[in-house]
Amino acid sequence: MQKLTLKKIAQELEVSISTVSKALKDSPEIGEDTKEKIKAFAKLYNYKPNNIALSLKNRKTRTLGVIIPEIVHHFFTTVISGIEEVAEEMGYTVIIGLSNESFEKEVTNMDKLANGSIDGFILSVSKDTQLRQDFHHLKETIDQGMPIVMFDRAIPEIDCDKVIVDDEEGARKAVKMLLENGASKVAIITTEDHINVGKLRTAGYISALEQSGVPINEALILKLKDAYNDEANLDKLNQEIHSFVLKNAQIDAIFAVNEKYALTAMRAVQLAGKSIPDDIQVVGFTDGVLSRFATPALTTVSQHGKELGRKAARLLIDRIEKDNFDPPFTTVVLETELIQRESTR
Amino acid sequence: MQKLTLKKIAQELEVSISTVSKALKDSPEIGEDTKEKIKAFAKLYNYKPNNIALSLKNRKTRTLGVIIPEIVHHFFTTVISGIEEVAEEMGYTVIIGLSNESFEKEVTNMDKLANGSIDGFILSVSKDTQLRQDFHHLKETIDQGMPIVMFDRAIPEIDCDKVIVDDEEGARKAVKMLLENGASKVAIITTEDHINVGKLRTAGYISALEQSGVPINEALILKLKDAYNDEANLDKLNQEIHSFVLKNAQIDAIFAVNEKYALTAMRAVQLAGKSIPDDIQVVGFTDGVLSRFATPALTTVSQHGKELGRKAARLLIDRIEKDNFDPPFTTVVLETELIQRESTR
DNA sequence: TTTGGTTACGAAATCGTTGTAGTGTTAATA
DNA sequence: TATTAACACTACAACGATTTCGTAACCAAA
Repeated sequence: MQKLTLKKIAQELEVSISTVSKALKDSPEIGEDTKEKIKAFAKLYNYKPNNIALSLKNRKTRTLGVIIPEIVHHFFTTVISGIEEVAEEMGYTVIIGLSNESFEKEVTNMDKLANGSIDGFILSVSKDTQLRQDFHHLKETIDQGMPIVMFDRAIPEIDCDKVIVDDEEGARKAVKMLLENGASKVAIITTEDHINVGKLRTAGYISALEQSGVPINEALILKLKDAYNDEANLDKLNQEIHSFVLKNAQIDAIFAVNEKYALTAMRAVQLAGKSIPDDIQVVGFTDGVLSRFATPALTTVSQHGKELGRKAARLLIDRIEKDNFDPPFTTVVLETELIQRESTR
Repeated sequence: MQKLTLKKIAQELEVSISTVSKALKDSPEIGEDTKEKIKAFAKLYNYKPNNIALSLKNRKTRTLGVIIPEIVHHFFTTVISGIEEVAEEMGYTVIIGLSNESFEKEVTNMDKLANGSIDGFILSVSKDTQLRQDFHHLKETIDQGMPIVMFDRAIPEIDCDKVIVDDEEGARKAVKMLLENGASKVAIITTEDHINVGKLRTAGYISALEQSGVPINEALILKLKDAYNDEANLDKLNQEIHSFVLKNAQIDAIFAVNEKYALTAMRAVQLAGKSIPDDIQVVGFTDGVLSRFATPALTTVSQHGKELGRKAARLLIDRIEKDNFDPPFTTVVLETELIQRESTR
């Protein structure tokens, strides 16, 4: 049985297409008995209007395009689940595009979706894009009247709605707690500075130390190359972190800018025969499964990913439905939350 | 600047719409200089054909609908990444629908996408659907000429392409290895039987024991209620597993049907003062981040999620492009791989 | 001059839907 | 009896693209 269309119903019942359309919309123009007949037929054969035709007619797709760097990633999936929740609520569909942290893929993916498939974007730019500082694709889509909401990894130069995490403050809170718990040699394991969130978290670490009058010791700052995040280079990552921990025996606390770094550090510490949290306290960033199931369970800075996704989706849908794509744009800053578990005192 | 259409180009250059269309497709019907002019204009103003219009015309969307029970889930995202890879390669887009393990949401999500938005489904049914044994929505979409590829949680009663994991064999391999390593009291932590994969893994456990001549001891089989998988009931899950471990002091190996159960069991074992793998070996199922970052790193049965996604996408795209929605259907069974890490001897 | 064949383009149908603007019939009003 | 209004429906254009068919203009061969 092929898909039912208005045309087929019209032929079957020997009325015009318009009559069928109006009858199904319960228009007063159509006589009661005709309406009944058409509705019954439609129901019986389970007629559902064709979305594509509607999208073309209305020039609205009720679809949101979400572009993320990676999908096998706890934080991003949490955000998606928030987006999906609101989208579902408001009758929208979600298309996912993956950039795989590549600028090219980000551009082609956006280009593809921008041609009528969606009503707006929710996106977190790839590392590659941050590195190249090439944002022409973002500017162009906005210029073409397509609204964008950026999240987490936002670009200051681009004028659009944004939902970001207060990374700096989150890091500051974490490091201050470490200090208050009696630590004085707090190390940080972070990324290179071109990764925006890494930079911000590093800034939070430094400002926490400064505000507490603790001198900054460059030796306690480990900036890991981005390439080490590949599955293939896991060994290298391990090595770097292990030797960092061994070299700096005075460390009494570690702040890591993600779960992976934190867990690897915990391992290194334990292998070095020190106990967590008694000898060394550890805090991570991002509240994922790793933190919860680590031994000891990792104290971490939660980013409220789901709430972030919800906010982003609401902002975007609001713009779409109000047909308002002009400034002013909002930037929502979500506060982080320090989740105390067993890796701190 | 609004989106450019063929019509606008035609008006601007004072030719007909057909001429523009043909010129851009480099049709020999159009004169060289006219073609040049039109192409230059289109390029300058970055014309891209409207996907929705094309979809309507061709009655093909080049879009795949993926319905999964959950997105914050390592296995499913791995599968998606595989699907996405092939989709990208073949010029397809991916729409994600989440069922949240609910039958209702599965049905409404599928209904929504089935109305012209996609060319076919790749899906893993919700637990709720498995429990209710109500598959009318699957039958109906197939009847309407929409191809479906099921993965992982497949329904035997539904005739369509399937890509599944050899859960039983995977479990058998894991348990046999435990036995070969000298274990004799192997416990299993599994789900209730209405969860298909749980059931299969339990069957594998039992068959491994039988084939090795080890008597089955019902006391060593822990079936956990599905409700315990909720974040909210994490305590209850912990409790159940901990008391199971304590109650059965004779256990010398544990096979858990997922990472969460495995990690929780590891914790319970360690808290009980026993060492892994010396006193008790532990094996999990699903090769996620948890296994890799656990201490000790968890030996696990990998399902090759990415490959599964790739296979599923290829099967679906093949059907779509060959316009062949009829039997025979294929069932691809993916072999699992035992990844030896530190939690076994 | 007539016929035929290129060349270079345009008109119109189509995909499935919606909404506006008719249209034919009947009944009520002036 | 002529006008008008209400009713119940249909025709048509539009959304943006493709594609088949048609045709005007030109040149060459008969």
